[in-house]
Amino acid sequence: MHLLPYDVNNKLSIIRYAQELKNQTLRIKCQPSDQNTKTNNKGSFGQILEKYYFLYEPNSNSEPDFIEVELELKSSPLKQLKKLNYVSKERLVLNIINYLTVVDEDFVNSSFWKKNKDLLLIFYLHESNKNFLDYQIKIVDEWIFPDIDLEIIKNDWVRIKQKIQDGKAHELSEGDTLYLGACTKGSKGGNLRAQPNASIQAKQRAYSLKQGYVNHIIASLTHKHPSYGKIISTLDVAKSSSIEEIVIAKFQPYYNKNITEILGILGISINQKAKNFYANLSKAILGISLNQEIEEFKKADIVVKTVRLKENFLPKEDISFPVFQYKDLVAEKWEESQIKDTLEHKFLFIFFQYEEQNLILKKVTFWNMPYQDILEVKKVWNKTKQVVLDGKIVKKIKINKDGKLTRLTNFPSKKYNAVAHVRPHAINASDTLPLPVKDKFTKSETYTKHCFWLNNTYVRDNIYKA
DNA sequence: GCATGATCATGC
DNA sequence: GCATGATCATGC
Repeated sequence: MHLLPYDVNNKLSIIRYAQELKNQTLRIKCQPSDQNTKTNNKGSFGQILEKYYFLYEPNSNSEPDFIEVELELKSSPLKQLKKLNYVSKERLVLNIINYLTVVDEDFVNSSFWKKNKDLLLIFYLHESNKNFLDYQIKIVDEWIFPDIDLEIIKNDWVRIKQKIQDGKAHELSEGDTLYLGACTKGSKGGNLRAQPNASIQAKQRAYSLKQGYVNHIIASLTHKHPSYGKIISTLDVAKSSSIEEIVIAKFQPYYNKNITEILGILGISINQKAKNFYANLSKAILGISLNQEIEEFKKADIVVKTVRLKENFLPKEDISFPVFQYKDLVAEKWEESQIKDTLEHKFLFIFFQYEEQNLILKKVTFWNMPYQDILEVKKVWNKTKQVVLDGKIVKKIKINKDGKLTRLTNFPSKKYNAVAHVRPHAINASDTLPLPVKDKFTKSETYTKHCFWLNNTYVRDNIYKA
């Protein structure tokens, strides 16, 4: 046993030693002489950090890395937005969930809590053109969960455990929970594990902190907090009810009232033409100032969607998602795909309905996509990928009466799948992105921007009606 | 009346 | 200039 440059029995000495890494790189601060420094694997940074800076062998123990002081070391990548403004590049992945044993745990003696109640976080700036040894280390600090966050995290942990207890480990989704998620872990998400109350094997998953929550940690540690407004302001409230219950209770008094009436009751006037009108209306109802972000929504990566229903309850429009890059789409695996990631978020739907000329608030509902439906979207994603790879986007071109051209495509339509479809989402037909394979019909190397859409019938039957 | 392709508008 | 929410147009 060689002498360590820090005292394993003294947490402060470990943190101080860690903080010497600030504004340095692994190449400068340690002398790795290992063949795995050549590979730029996801885990490489953490392994070299442990082995050549903290001088212990990387392990997968269920105990925290610095067991004497119960401190767990985690390193994680940042990306830079504007000057000096860092956000997390991804979720922070913690320990793997053992489906067989978690069902016998309580939160306080859970593997999650034992390992992660006190974190030593090392954030480095990820730059794709660099070797990981040359990443700049930007933030080194201890993180202990604030009590008010911890109530939500406990709640999340209980939800994850409950789903496993119900024999639904294979149906877990990050969208099930708010701050603490169950994210897939393992090569291509393909690793399978046994679960206690069902014979079907489940994908291996780990506890993880949502990207939005990690952004909150980063902002806290760097004192660069955006202006936040809280929905849950005291620990008492956090203990007695969930965020979802509180939000719904705040909206309920306005059900079946039209927008003018709601604004009247709130005693505010906001520009109804503004693009952020619905976001502002929601903030006003939740009691948050317009210039503030909703803290809990940001931390939980909640996606808010406003839907206007026609009088027959069918949403007037389908729901769009971000445009995809054709080249990225064909290169990605389903498990790491952009659309799966988006659909594993938690959503807040705000439903209005047209009555005469007025829009009436009908209801709000938190929702995340059930596992079976995510598998349906996988079919749509697969088909889309195949069409692009085959260079068979355009099926035929029609000439309209006015001489304009309409291109019929092979992309999966509403008829192809009951959950989602693929449609243009562009300024016009000449607003395009490069194709990985030239389209056989048009001979073009680009095509109009497209994205995935949720079918309005799906929204009506599975989100509004449900 | 709806599905599909196409386009508009606004805020950052 | 782009991302995103919103809307239009046409033909079946």
